Amino acid sequence: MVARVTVADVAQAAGVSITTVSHSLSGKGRVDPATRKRVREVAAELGYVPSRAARNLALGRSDTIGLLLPQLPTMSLEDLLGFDYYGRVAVAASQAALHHGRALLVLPGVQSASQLASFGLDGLIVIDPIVDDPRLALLDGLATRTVLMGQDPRGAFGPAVTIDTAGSTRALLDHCWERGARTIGMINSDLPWSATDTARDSYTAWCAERGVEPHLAIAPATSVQSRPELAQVAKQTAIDMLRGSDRPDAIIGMLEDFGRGVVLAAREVGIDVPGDLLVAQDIDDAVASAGGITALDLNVHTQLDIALEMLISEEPPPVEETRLVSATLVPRESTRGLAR
Amino acid sequence: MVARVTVADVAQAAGVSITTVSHSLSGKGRVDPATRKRVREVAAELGYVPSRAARNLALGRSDTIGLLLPQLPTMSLEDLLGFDYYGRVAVAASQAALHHGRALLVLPGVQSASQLASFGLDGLIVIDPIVDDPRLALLDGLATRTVLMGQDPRGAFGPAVTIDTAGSTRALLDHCWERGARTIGMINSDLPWSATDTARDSYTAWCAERGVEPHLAIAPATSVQSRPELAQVAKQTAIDMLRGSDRPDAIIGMLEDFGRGVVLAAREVGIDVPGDLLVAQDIDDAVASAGGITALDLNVHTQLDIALEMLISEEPPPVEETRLVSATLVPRESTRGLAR
DNA sequence: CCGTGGTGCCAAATCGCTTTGGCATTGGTG
DNA sequence: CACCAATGCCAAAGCGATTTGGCACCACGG
Repeated sequence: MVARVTVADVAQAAGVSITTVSHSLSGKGRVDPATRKRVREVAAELGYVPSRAARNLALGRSDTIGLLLPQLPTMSLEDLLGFDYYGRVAVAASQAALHHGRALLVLPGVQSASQLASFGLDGLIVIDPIVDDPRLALLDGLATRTVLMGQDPRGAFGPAVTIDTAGSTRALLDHCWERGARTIGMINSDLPWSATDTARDSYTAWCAERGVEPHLAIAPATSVQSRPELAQVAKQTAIDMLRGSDRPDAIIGMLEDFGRGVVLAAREVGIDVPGDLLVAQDIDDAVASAGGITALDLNVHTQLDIALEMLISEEPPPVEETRLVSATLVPRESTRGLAR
Repeated sequence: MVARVTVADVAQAAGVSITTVSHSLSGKGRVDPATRKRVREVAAELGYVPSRAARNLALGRSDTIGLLLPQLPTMSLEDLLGFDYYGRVAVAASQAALHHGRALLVLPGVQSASQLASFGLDGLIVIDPIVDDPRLALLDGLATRTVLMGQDPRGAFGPAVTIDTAGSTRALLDHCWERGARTIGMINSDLPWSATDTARDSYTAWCAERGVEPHLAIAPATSVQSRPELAQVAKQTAIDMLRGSDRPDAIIGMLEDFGRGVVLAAREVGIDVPGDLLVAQDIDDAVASAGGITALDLNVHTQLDIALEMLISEEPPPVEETRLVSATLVPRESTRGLAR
């Protein structure tokens, strides 16, 4: 085992005090440039690297960003990470943090503000608050700078970065419309995001504007424990919709794998995609891509880059600052066009 | 901001010394059970949560597990995380760590052993060492307990958990054989894992046993910067193989998305899968799943569960302990069977 | 020649926790 | 009754950094 090299070691080797070492390395105090140079050389030679723990304790910082994933009542954190979207969020957050020289800490379930404070985080990213999210209450007294990623059910509570859900939903609907669909159904989830409601509202508003009848169905995603089941619940819901009278000529799925579920449903019912039915999905991922399903790329990386910038910038972002990121529509086979 | 509650606060409130508070909470020293109970109550009431930084400094532990991703010469860490497999590894590592009450730190590029030591990690998971991996040298003097995940090019260097590559490869080959293939090609990568070589060797050995001619091609994955290109390079390589004389009636791809690349190649060349050609892939993921491609589930979660157990167990695992995890074959449409 | 201001350096306090070693007090034993 | 061991508690010394406040020393101007 390599004995840890401390400031004291460097100080002794360089023949100066601990203070001077610290000042030399940080560039802070008054130190003769020559001394400074020498101390730095000695430190480098000894392979000195400051201890994180000590530094954290002294400074109250940690060069670490925390990621607080949603805590759904119906699903464990571990299960949640099994979802493609959250997995990608975690990865993108790591990348963004690394990019800024910070490490990323995927936080375990958090109970109290003080527990959260105990990590000594530089910044905190809170993902997708749900309605009445207990996590939001924790943040109130927290000194840690925080950015919300996702739509805040309470309105503009604090700095946030989020997808323009209303706009994105419309983009999806417009796309189907352009490809010839006139009766567009929506399969929404029952997850308690406020974005769920926003999507629903934009949908009904859009339908009203176009003067078409909305076909809204809710797939019970809260009953789902793991990802593979998502497509199944969507499929069931879609089958009902497709077998109903006045079946839509396009369906958009508002959750991961819902598009695939619709495609499976169509196959079962004997409806051709995209000949008889256009299918699109709210969240793009590898499955949608491989399945040729049109979807929205939520630009997770962009969102997290912005989040990190807000966390790290000198000036704390104003409380009411919400940065909107627009989703990118990725057209694929599933909305190529109706047969007639 | 909530003022931090410290041991001193609890001590004062409970009318005891700091030592007694610490002992009461940790259950370590000699403390009257009644006192212990009272201190605990007071602590709970005050919402006391020990400071991580202070605790880390005093104990030299951090309740944090580090994840050291491979550092390929041709690709940045961030790009690497864009690969489905490594993304899943990162997520599974988080989950496993959370499961044991630890946090997971995705480490930035690491230069020196002392830098690595500075994190004060409880344990370190080193992923997929490459041949002549500079990271391995760093580990030699490191006090942090380490587990390797992936095949060690140097042999049994230290505790490791890895997929039984030789066995898995054979399982894949046997599966195609059972489904009627007699000339099975392999598209391997040129990534400098030693598992790459192991796969190749098992392949040629298997072919020799069966008395069939090997068809081995190398797709230049080192030239790839990001995931979408993987399928492309595999496709090119597969096209050459399919257009060659004596074309194989099955092809197994030994890297993420290689199976999909082969399917695309077959489509381009006008060969039906699985009627004229069976396709299987070494690593299962959502794309393979959605594309109906038979693949090996590498049981990433199992691997990381084992890795964490090795890191956390009382007894440090013996240096030469290598835990083999076998991959699970997931048969899908792409190997249903040849037409004749 | 003395006061003034700037410069280079350092001793010691601090962050919040763990842990060692020792000091009373108690109860049991010879 | 004196002695010993066990018990309950605490003061203080760490962990390894940062930072405050102050001490010499020097040069300069009055």
